[in-house]
Amino acid sequence: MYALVDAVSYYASAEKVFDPSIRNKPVVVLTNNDGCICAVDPIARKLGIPKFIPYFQIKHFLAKHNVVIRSSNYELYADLSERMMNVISRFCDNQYVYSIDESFLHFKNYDSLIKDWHQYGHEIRRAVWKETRLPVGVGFGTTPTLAKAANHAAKKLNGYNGVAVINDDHSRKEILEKMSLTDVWGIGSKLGKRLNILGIKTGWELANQSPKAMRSQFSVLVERTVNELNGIACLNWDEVRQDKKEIFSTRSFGQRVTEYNSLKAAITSHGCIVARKIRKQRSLIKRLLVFASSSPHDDNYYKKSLIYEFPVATDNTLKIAAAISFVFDEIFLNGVNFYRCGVGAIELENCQFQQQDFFNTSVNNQELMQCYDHINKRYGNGIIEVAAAGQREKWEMRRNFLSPGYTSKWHEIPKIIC
DNA sequence: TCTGGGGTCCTAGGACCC
DNA sequence: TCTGGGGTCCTAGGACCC
Repeated sequence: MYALVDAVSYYASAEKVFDPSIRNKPVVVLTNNDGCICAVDPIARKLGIPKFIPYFQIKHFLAKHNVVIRSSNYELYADLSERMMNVISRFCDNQYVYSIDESFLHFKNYDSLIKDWHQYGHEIRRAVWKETRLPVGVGFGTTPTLAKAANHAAKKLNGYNGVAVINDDHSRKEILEKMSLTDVWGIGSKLGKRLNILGIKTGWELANQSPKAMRSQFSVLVERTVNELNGIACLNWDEVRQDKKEIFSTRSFGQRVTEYNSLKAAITSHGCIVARKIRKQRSLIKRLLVFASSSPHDDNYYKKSLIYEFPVATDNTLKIAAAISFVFDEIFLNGVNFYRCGVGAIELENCQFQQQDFFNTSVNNQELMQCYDHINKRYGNGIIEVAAAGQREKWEMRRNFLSPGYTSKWHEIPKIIC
């Protein structure tokens, strides 16, 4: 049996944890740079506010309905996420944290221990609420995709009240019949439309298609989804856990950047983030993509990307910063109002099977990087950084509606006044 | 006045080679 | 009667997810 546990509109709920005064109000959270709406709590959802609409387009509507607006406070969400995941981990010895607010649980040989999955789901919900004040939904299913479907039912369908279980054909049919295609994990808007044309409208109808036919008409991914909907697990645990094949760090600027040094510092700081993620996964970078662009909404859209190939794959921040410096002049162009930039590791190697270079005599500075990571882990990411990444400057993202760092800044810790 | 997220993986199509 | 390959690498863009 699998379970998927995730929070109800996580970012919005996280904003309510330390601010009970907004708990009964509609709340939305914006993406970086206050660009789009990325979380809509259930009260705001009733007003018909959609996700991923540009903020400026719906600003007046939000004001009219007294909707509480927050900028993304990632420090807070990451911290609350860790607490939430810790509570959930007590309920299963095999947990896979899939995203900031979702974790899969895989129960092997629990049948004799757990008689009532519904009740167990409610125990998880109660524990998370009691200890973190975050509302979660719990879905159980015999495959990860069915657990996702049950989770959808738990949170969105009437009568489930936060917990749903798919453990036989009856419960499977009951839930899948009520799910539209795009509610199924792995089916997005495009595939949904193409399947609709074939007369397939619900999750249940998709489950009844021939997996082979789906593979030939669409892809191996759709075949896998059909199998998963029929209780045949294809996303086995080791697959879900696989290493990432590419790792990116990109961001749009709070204000346009035109200066050579500012853009270089911004790109370098993305390089540092990628390097850190790479070391965490224990991979090495063979090829690095470096890019910067103006906004696609601009008249003269400018975009330039370059690939740097390392002679010997590396995870060393200093080498990555040097590589960025090496290609940067090709990317920068005077007169461009840069809007976005980023760095991506697009070809990785496993650090256990590294291809060595017979003529390579340079030192890899592994101890230096370990020390660097330890200091950043202990005192906060970015507390030490390569000089080329500069100081956080005016291109820092716009966050006009930021809540306090309740759990991450000493002077913003909540005070209880009696 | 101006404003439009971020991350990962996959695939189609082109260029090039033998 | 008519017909002309196949592999690899690269890139841009598509698709999906949260």
